[in-house]
Amino acid sequence: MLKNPAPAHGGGAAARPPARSAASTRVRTPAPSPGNGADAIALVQSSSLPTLVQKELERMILAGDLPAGSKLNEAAVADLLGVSRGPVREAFRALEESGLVRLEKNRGVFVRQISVDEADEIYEVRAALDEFVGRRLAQSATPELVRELRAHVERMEKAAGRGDVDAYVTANLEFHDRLVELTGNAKLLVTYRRLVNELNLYRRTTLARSGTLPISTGEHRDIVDRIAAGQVAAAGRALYDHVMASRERMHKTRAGARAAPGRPAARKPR
Amino acid sequence: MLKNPAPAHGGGAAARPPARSAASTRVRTPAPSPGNGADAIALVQSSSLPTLVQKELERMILAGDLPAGSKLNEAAVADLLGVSRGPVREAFRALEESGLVRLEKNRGVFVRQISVDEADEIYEVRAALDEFVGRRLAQSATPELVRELRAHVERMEKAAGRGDVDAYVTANLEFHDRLVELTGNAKLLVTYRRLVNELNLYRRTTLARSGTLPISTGEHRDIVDRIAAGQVAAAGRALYDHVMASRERMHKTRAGARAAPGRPAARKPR
DNA sequence: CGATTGCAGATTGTTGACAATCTACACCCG
DNA sequence: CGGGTGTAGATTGTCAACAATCTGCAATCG
Repeated sequence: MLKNPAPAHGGGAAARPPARSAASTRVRTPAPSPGNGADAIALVQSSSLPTLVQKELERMILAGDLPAGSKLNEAAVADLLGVSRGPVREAFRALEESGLVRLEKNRGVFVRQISVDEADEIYEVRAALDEFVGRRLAQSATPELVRELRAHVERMEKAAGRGDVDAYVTANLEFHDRLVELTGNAKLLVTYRRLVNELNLYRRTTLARSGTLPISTGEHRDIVDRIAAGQVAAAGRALYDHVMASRERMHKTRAGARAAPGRPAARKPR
Repeated sequence: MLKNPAPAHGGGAAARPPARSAASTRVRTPAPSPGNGADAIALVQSSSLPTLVQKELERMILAGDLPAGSKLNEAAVADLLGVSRGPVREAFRALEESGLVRLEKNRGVFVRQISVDEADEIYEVRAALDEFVGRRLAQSATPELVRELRAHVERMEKAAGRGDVDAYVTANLEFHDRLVELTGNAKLLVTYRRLVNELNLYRRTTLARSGTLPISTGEHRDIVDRIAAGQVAAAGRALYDHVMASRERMHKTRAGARAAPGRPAARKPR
């Protein structure tokens, strides 16, 4: 039923030209900077309604506005974003291929729920990629690269020190994302991000807000040290082990939070 | 002006309804097996028009019926498959996300062309994954698994021996795909297949039919030997090196085919 | 009283039509 | 004769309506 900010104030939502300011979560045209002529052209050329809907839904899913397992109603989404159902359906197809939603014929689309087994698999794939990342970076490490990474680690430690869970999680994601980005391999980056997106889906599902926060700044420090020292194999192993250790921490946290709030479960499989 | 390198012969693929056997290239209902009641139900439930169109287009692209760079016309594809444009557009969105086509707003969709640089990147990612595959299989190798792999290698050698390029390429793809499948990690498998699909796209683009065939059965034999012996690190390294060597062979082949028979290249003004 | 069957409402699947944009060709002007 | 411009055709983007399917409730029957 799409139980977020309800678009109950439907009324004239269909008449779109005049009431543009009324609807709240519309697909906002991201053209805040004023005098950018050529830039705006490139943006309009690349942005179609389906693409914008896709981006917006992806943002909502990853932000947790749309909890895993919730149903996405075509008409509701279309109404909410001020478009018709066509572009919404196209966005759904893209999101399914990217692994964020699941389509059931004649039943609807649902935000995907990642099982423990699948999260395990993803962690393994991610570990394999990250090992490569570690080796690659250890080969091409420069002083400024190392300096940037150390700054990242420090930020994480600061956040962990003051118990700021959100800041720590964010910094952690950024640190690892930056590592992959620094390899300069764009394909590796998109592959990695796709996996991490699904992993985030899983994290939100289970340990929605388990108080415990698995800190692993020591491992991060070790990773950067190996990279800085140019120890190729060791850097790769450090990252591999770190990811696999994160997997274990996930298991621990999950086992602890098992008796947590009773979620309405999902639909019954048949 | 972004001139499209599409083949000059009338926009490539889509619009040729008459030559085909009647309108029979429709989305074929894939119900070849007869009296399977429950099976047919599951099939109907999972198959929607967009899904079938997507599968069919994917098949055509990977089979080479739709050469890289060619334009896909919505109406023509819809007509060819006997559906309306809606499902075709949804299939295009999914194919874009899977990396097989490229969407240009108001211009159309094109079968993607992989550049050498991008193929290089993909090879690297694939090598990282395959190293993990090698290690994993070396840990869990059983006699029957080894026997199956040896049969694969033999099939490849047979094909290579009689110069059957197509058979060799197919067997090679199957061998590597089977390796990944045997790890039992479904996520790894889909990640791997996505990369290989794009790689095939590249191969078709450049060495369309370069006579030379890079044979590497020796490496394959070595890989299986390491797995059979349970040499974890060595098996991983063998697969990593094999993929990276394939990358080099690709470069060689490409460089060799460069001065080859007249590619249209850049057309000069008359 | 419980289970089954039929019906009504809602949601998804698909289609055809309309509007916006791009491409190509002919025309006109210097 | 070359370059720029305007228009016609084709193609894509978006939408609203129709058809098929599913879900839930209620009435009926054993």
